[in-house]
Amino acid sequence: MRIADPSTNDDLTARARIRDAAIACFAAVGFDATVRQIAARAGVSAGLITHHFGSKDALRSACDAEVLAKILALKEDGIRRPPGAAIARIAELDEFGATFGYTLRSVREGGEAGRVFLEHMIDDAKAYTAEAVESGLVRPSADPDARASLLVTQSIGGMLLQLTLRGETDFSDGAALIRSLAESSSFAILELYTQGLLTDSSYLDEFVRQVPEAAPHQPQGVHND
Amino acid sequence: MRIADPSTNDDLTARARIRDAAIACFAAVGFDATVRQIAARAGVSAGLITHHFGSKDALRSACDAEVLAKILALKEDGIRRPPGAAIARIAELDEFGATFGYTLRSVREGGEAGRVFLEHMIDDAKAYTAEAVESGLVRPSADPDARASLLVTQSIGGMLLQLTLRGETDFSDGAALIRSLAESSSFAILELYTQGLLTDSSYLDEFVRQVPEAAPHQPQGVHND
DNA sequence: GTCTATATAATGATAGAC
DNA sequence: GTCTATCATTATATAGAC
Repeated sequence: MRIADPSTNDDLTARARIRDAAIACFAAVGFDATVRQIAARAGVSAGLITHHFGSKDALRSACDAEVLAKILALKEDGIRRPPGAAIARIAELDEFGATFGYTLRSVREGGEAGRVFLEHMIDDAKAYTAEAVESGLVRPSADPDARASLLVTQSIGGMLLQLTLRGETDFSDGAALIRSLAESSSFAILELYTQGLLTDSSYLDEFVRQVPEAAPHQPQGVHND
Repeated sequence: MRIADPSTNDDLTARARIRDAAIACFAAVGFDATVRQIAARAGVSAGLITHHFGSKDALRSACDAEVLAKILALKEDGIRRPPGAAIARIAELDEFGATFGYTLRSVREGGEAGRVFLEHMIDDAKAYTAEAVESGLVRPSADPDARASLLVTQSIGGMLLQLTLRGETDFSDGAALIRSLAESSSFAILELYTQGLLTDSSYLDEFVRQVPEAAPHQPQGVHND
């Protein structure tokens, strides 16, 4: 049995076809997609999957590795955009197909793979927001790391729950999902991020007074109106 | 087979014990908890569960109904607090035990039950934010309904993903989950909601100019600095 | 490498005794 | 009402033919 090596590009092999079919299946119907479903989609027999991967779990791991490799490749292409753009970029590229949907499922499932994907997104967000603060687009934070973590988890988590609200169950076309969500939620998001929610800083001030250890430095960046 | 009637309070019956054990099990290990696991927790045999509920799906529905009934009871007790307090209230009450964890799981799973729970939370948020705008605590929005939906999905979704980040898999003690999350994220949330994220409204202005139909009214409530 | 056929394990549901 | 024992189904994993 070969080891999963996501850097090889000799695709079109049956092994790669099975792996890609699995990613598509998992994104479309969830991780309880059966080996037979995946086999049907790949145009092979169920037995061949076990032959190549050993077990369904190992197949899943190979999918995780492949998806993570695509994410890392995207990171390294050096393009820089405002916060959130990493996600948008993944979805924009229709060639990514089910990759983004697969990450959504992983993150929603809540296991180890999802945690890894989230941490990569948060790392990206830290870099993006730091740049955006530098360039004056984004307000400084007293705890930039915590804010980046919050922005990513709220954005992705909110995305998932908006999909639930509209009864969306098929995540295989990530680009379509993003476009649909962007159409209906962009205004509220921009409004919230532009004007904030609370009218004054009394809640924040009181919180800092009551739980001073939760505010990493004195929150100098905070001055509202 | 009796119909699930969450209004009856003749608990302590085996049926009610099974149902409560199921809610706890589902919250603790997820909805793929087996009938035998639930039976063990309830201190009965697996066969008795089928005898009382007919099927695992029907048991699940009874749990949904029970949890929803508790949420509705909470709504009707008339207490009014700032946005987000409904959730905090559920978790504060330790007697609610696994109820909040069960709703978290339902919402994360993404099915019909989760959608219903979310919609109730959003309805609450609409009322709360409207009052808070009235009293001057919260800024007005050009699309209050969309904002309420966004706030709830981002808050709950963000909560779920923060739990994933810290490897939390047991949702049976909802109060503990909330307390833990509140300790580590409150500052960033308050900061974001107080000061916003973007320094000026150019993104929002441009968005409204480019996609005017996405902004329900002219966004008068938006004036930042 | 690939397939078909089969073994095995887990789970939900059933039947009948008490 | 409750239990034990059993059935039926489904899914993964194996074995061996081609």
